[in-house]
This record gives sequence, structure tokens and C-alpha cells, in this order.
Amino acid sequence: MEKDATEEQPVEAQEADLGGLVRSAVGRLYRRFRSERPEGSLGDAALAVLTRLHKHGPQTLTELSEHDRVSPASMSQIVNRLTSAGYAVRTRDPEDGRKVLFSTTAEGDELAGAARAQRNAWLDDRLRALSAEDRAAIARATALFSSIADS
Amino acid sequence: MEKDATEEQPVEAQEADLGGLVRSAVGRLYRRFRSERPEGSLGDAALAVLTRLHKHGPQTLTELSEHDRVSPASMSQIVNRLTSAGYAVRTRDPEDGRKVLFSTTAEGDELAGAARAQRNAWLDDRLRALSAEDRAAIARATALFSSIADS
DNA sequence: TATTGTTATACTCTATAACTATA
DNA sequence: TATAGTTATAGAGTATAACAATA
Repeated sequence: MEKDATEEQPVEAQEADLGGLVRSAVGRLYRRFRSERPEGSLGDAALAVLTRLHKHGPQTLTELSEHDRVSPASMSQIVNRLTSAGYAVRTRDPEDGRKVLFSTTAEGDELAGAARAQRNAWLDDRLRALSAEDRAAIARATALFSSIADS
Repeated sequence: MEKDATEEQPVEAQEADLGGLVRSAVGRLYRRFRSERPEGSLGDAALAVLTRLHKHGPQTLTELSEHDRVSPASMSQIVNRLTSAGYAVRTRDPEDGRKVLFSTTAEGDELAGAARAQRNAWLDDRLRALSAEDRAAIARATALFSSIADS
């Protein structure tokens, strides 16, 4: 049985400034994602919101802004880009007139599917090239990152 | 079908849109990092460059722009913010007059240390709260992310 | 008054295009 | 000509402050 990857390097070296390594790697990977933007398409923040509406259905501005940890004012501008482009629409909540529900249009649903496949193609290629163990480590770390982002 | 370590968990479940999960988690964690910016300090891109200069010594514009995968023009503006604020200085390369070496000032070195500790404190807290296995998965994934970002 | 959302304004980050200076 | 770097301009993304509408 092969030794676990953690034993191939001194633990101290791995964990020395693990936070700094995580921050650096996440930042560079995020910028790499962003650089894959197809010409003329939505930016990464707008596309992330569109994808969320596509997957999870109509949501209020507050729900969207809390999920992405941006201010309500910032999210308002992001959804403005979506509605201006015809990918989403506003609906007043009939039970609470202060709330606005955002939903995808047919064009928005179509774009959400197409854009994701196009933008993630290079990432999927690289993940496929990894070992099953590497993918398992990434899956585990991804879940942890997501919960850390929520904390 | 081959036998391997992934038999412990269903491969299909692990790999179902792993790319999408990675993109989403990285994006949200990146925004979480960014939201921790202390008042009046540098932005995340500028601080990342300052940290790099602090750790690795003087570098040219091209080296910096390739490491962060941004255009030379973008990096030029980032270092402009650093030099304007007095955290870095320009030096002509004596051996090749076209090149410019950027280095930290004393103020830059001081800020690099203080800002990192301040900005990563909450992340370090969360990493410490994890199991050693979780941290190992994160360390492994972080190295993979870094190499994917370079590819 | 409290909550929900918007608009106004400004800053960071990034890109492309056009430019200067050096090799 | 080729390489290294800068400046001009534009757009996405974000924040705070000030505002309006509804509960």
C-alpha cells in the first residue's frame, strides 16, 4: 500500500503558511477562470448569478447578495446587467411588496447552459488528466472551501 | 472496470460537474478573501504583488505579469499604485535598459507582513479548526490548483 | 421605525490599442 | 525589427452614502 501524500513531505513544511498558499492559489486560479471569458459574454459575477437563478429558481436580491457575499447595492447592479441584456426579469413578490424576485428568461436559461460548458471546458480537461486520488482531494477541498466561504 | 482507491466512494458522484463545483467554490472563496480587506489598504491584486516582491525579491514587469496571468499593461497599473503609495520603487536593469526591476521599500516590507497576518487571520482560524486529513486534502488541492492556474 | 431595494459616485482591477525607448 | 514597458481609454465588479417604497 502506498503511503499517503501527507507523509511524503514534512508536515511542518506543508502547513507553514497554508493560509497564504491557499489564498495565493485561489486568487491565481480565479484570475485564470476569469481570463477564459468568451468574447462579448457576461462577466464572471453576472454569469455566476445567472447560473444560480438557472439552477435554484427565483430569488430575492437579498438572497443573492448574501450568497455571494457582496453588498445589496452591488448585487443590484449585477442583476441590472442581466435584466438589461434580457437574461433575467424582475417580479414583485405578491406577498411582500418590498421584495423583488429575479428569474431567468428563456434566453438566460439557454446562455447559462452554453456558457458554463464553454467556460469550463479547459478546466474539465485538466481535471480529467489527474489521478482519481488527486480528484478526490480536490473534491474534498472544494467542499471545505465552500463551507469556509460561508463562515 | 479498473480497481482503484475510488471504490470507497461512487466515482460518478464525485466527478459530477466537479469543474463547476470547483469554479463556484473558488469564486466564492476569492470574494470572501476580498471582502476581508482592511479599510484604506491596498486592493487584493496590489497586495498580492507586494507580497510577492517581499518574498521573492526584485522582479521585472514581465515576470510579475506572467505569474499573475494579467497583461503587462494591467500589471503596470498595479505597480503604479504600489509606487505612488511608496511601497515599491522602480530601478532600471543596468544590463538591459529596457527592463525595469521592482522592489519593495521599507514601508512596503512592513505592510506586506502586517497585511498578510491581518487578512489571513480568519482563514488561519478556520484551517486550524479542521482535521489533519482535511488540511492535507487542502494542501494537496492547493498545489494542484496552482499548477492548473499555470497551465 | 425597520426592511428591501435602487441610484449616485468612486475606486480597484482588467483588457486592448497605441505609443516610447532600448536591443 | 523585436522586446520591455507605459499611457489612454473602456468596462466589470465592488463599496459607501443617500434615497424611495413598503411593512
